[in-house]
Amino acid sequence: MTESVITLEDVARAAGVSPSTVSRVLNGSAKVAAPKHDTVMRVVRELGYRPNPIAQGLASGRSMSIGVLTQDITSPFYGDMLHGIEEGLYGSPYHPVFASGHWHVEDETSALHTLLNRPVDALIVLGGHTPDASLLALAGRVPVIAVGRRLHGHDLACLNIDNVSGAHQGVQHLLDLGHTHIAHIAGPSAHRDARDRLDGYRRALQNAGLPINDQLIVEGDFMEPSGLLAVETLITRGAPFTAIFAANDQMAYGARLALFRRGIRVPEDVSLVGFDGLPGSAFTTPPLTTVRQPTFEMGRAAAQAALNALNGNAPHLPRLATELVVRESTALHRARTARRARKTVTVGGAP
Amino acid sequence: MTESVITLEDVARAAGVSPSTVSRVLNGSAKVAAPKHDTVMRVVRELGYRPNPIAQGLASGRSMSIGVLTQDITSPFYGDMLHGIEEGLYGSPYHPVFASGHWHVEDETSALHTLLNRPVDALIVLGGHTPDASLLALAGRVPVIAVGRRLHGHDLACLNIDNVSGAHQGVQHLLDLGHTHIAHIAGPSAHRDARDRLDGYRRALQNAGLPINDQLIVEGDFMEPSGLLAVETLITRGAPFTAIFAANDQMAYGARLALFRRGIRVPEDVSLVGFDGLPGSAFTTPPLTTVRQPTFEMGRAAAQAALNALNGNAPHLPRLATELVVRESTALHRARTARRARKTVTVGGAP
DNA sequence: CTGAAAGCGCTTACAG
DNA sequence: CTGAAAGCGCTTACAG
Repeated sequence: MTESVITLEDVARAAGVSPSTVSRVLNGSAKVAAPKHDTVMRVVRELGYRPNPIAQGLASGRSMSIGVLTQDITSPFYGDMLHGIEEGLYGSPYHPVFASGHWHVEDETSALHTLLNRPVDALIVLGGHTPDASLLALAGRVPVIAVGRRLHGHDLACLNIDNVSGAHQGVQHLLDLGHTHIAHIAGPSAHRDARDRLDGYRRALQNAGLPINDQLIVEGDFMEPSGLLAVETLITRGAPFTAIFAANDQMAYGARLALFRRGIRVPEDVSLVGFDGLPGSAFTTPPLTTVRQPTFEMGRAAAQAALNALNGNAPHLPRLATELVVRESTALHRARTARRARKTVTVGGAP
Repeated sequence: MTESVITLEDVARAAGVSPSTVSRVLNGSAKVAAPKHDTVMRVVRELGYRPNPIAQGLASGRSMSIGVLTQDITSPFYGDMLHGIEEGLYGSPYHPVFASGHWHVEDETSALHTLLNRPVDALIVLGGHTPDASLLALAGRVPVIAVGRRLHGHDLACLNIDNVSGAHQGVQHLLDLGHTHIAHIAGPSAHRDARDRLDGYRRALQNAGLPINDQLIVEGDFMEPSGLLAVETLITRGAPFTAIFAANDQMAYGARLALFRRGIRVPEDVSLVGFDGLPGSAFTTPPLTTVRQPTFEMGRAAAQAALNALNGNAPHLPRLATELVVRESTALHRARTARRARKTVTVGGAP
């Protein structure tokens, strides 16, 4: 580890060329004679030279960093996306810089300013509530990629999963198991995603020719405690249900706990389906059936789109699909279980 | 939102002073006559001027960013610390820049280089396996704060909780409940924290005059699946136990699932204690009794120590303590439960 | 193909 | 107290 800082000039001197030439071979920004090219590379290696990104940034007007506006680095949901972004940027000269809005519009605005002010060369926005207009204005200055939120008039650079069909998938699974009284723990109605999932729930029921009972729909806030409260509300209301579709896994965890405290078994008494596919959902008791969002892939795709945009190409965001992950929190509706059990016995003969 | 970029010079021109003066009032680096000071401030406000950190960095030799070397931004454990770091830096002119080692020494080295290369003005290292020597060498160049790892000869800037006594706390809770056959799912022995917790487990048993049965100790890797496997191993070995102390919550989740699959009830048949106090542990079924680490506070303290060091003061890291959080995964050992139940009946009279 | 020069937007001795 | 000037370490037209 050489501790003294080596500059472009040191390299130039040692290689017997001008700083301009060194810069050119390093950036490949112009043809350099092969022999010179080689000595420069050799000297760079010998001296262990690493360009100073700050100086590069100032001179070139680029900071080599990509801002990521997230809500919460602690969240398992966003965390996975951040991981995907890191992965997507790996090997590129760009480095992600994160700033969190903590679900508060003011924090989000301040985080956005911090990022722009660094400055960043591109911006990846994960959800949040910054007004479309602000983001669109930014998009004129710097490439903006939006994930999990819509940006009217900027469709090319938005990555969204289909929440309606994702929710439909989850509810359909319950319908296929014979459930007809399916409750829904919705996300906050201010959330587009939450509204879409509620919509998917409704459509699945309608397609199955089932009525929609508003008594079976409770709004939560995407956090665990609200899932717990939702189940309490449901039970208080008294409308019978044999299955719950929660708009995200965290609320499903809360619901699971409420059921547990009441001695209501999952899935024997009530089937439970979540949404998101958090890593932890594979280790709840029982492991949670959920509609997985490809969060890691979403992050990676966003990073690649940002890189594309930075290279002057179209961002190109893929269409990513949700996936139903069937685990152990869902089971056949009892009536059908009974029927099947009887049938099995009949077929199998004895006891 | 003014879109054109405003520079120091623009402000100077509009205020009728030199750029030097503007810089001085902004940084408070020298006395400036009150009237000039005021006009400058007014112009800054009117124009919405924000200094370019890149240029500041190049000129001052500081980048105004603090590098945070973490293992995994996805991890609930580290995530909380990162959140604390964000909080601790909030309001200061410094911004955190994260880089992840993903538990691989090579990734960690590369992440470290990326950070130093930006460069960063200070470094916060969360755990990891970068050799002491490398970190110590760095500490000569830039303030280094280490959290969750030791750095010989750099004690002032290391923040560690007492893992031995934390583990002791957890096991003591089980002992207090009357358990005498307590299994331990240890972390990887290459981990100092894991060894310390194992040590705390042993001491608690010894202090209670209980033998240490190696058959009751299984090594995991701090991830959920290893907790599951550990329980299987324990059951296969056949040594009876009525309680488990897991070296972290994630392994406790895995253990819980293994128990669940076997139809072994928690806490009726087996009590379970974790370590870390992850947010999710309040919503497992049953909610997990655990030894909480003050992760958020640790992150915040590290950030403040970095800020202190940057201001030329001693880092000053507080001594943070673990805390036993008793929830519902632990219960009196059955023999005592029975005795107490009898007693209760006796005292209370009728059935 | 390559060097000398200007410039990115600041900070900070250096004079006064 | 304050301005003119140099300089941070690069990049990039501009000439040749």
